[in-house]
Amino acid sequence: MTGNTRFAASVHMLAYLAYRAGAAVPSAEIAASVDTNPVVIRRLLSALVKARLVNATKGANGGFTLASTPQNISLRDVYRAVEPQPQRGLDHFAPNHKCPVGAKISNILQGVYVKAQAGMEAELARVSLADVHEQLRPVCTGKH
Amino acid sequence: MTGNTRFAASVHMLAYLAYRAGAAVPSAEIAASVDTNPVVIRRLLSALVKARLVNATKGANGGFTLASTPQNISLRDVYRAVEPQPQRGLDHFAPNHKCPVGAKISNILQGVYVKAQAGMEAELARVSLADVHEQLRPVCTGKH
DNA sequence: CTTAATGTAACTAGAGGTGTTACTCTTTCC
DNA sequence: GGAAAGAGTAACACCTCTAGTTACATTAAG
Repeated sequence: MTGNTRFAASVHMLAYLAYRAGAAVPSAEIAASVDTNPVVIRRLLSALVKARLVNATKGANGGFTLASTPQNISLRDVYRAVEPQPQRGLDHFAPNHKCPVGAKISNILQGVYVKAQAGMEAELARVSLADVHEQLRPVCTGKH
Repeated sequence: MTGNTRFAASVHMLAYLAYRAGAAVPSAEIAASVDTNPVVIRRLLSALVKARLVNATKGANGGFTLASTPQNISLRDVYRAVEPQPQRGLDHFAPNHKCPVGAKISNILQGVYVKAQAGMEAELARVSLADVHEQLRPVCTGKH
C-alpha cells in the first residue's frame, strides 16, 4: 500500500456516511470523526465524487452522501479513486540504459508492478463498504 | 506498491548479480547499471545481506554475490527485505476515537491492509529472480 | 440578505527518501 | 608493511510529496 493516509481516510469517510444512513453530512462533521481539517476532507471527497462513489450537495444544508449502496461500493473502487499514481516508485526509477540489464529491467519491472498491483486490488475488490459497515454494527444503534 | 524506488532498484541489483553469473561485483559497478551513487547501492544491499539474499565480501577484490540460486529468490523475499514499513499509510492514520466510527475503523482497516498486502505479496511470491533473469536472456550472451 | 455549505488556490511545515561527502575498517597484493 | 580496492556507516543537504492551514469565490436554503 502507499505511504499516505488517503485510502484509510477515504474508507473512514465512506464508512461514516454509511453510518449516517443517507443524511447529507457536511465536511466539518466528517472531519471531526477523521480528526483532520475539513479542507483535507473536501479534497478527498472531490476525488470520490469524480469517481461517482459520493454525491455532493452545495449550499446551506448541503453535504455529502453515498452515491450507491454500501454493498455496491468495493474498496478497490475507493483505492482507485484516491490513488492516481500507485506506481510512482517505478516511475522514479531511471536505470542506465547503456547497461544491457538497465536497458530492459524497467519493462520487466513494469510487468511485476502491474501483477502485484492486481493482486492487491483483487483482495480489495472482495471487500465492500457493507463489509466494513457490518464490522461497525455494534456501534450503529440506528439512532444518532 | 510503495512510492520509493527501493524495490525496483533491489530487483535490478539482484538481476545484475544474476547476469554476472556468480562473480563478486563491487558496488560501483552495480551503481553504474542502476545509475545512482554506490553508497545508495551499499545501503540497499546491506538490507539484502541481512535478509540472506546476498553475500558481501569485504576488502580488495571484494563485492557482492547472490546468496542463493535465482530460482530460490522470490520477489516477495526482496520486497520484504527492503520495505520494512509497508503499512506506513495506516500507521499515520489517527482518527478521533471519541467518534464511534473513529473508534473502530483503525482495527477494521488493519485487516483490510493485511489482506491487500497479502494479495500483493502472493503475486510477488510467484515471480522468482530466475523469471526476471529469463526475460533478460536476449542480452545475457554468456560472455561479458 | 444572512447563513451554511462546497470547491479550490496557494502557501507552509514535516516526513521520507535519495544523493553526497567523509571516514573507518577489512582484505588482498606487491 | 604499506598501498590499493573494497564494504559499512554516519551525517548532512536537497528534493518530493502530503497534510494542514488560510483565504476566498460560489452555491443554495431560509
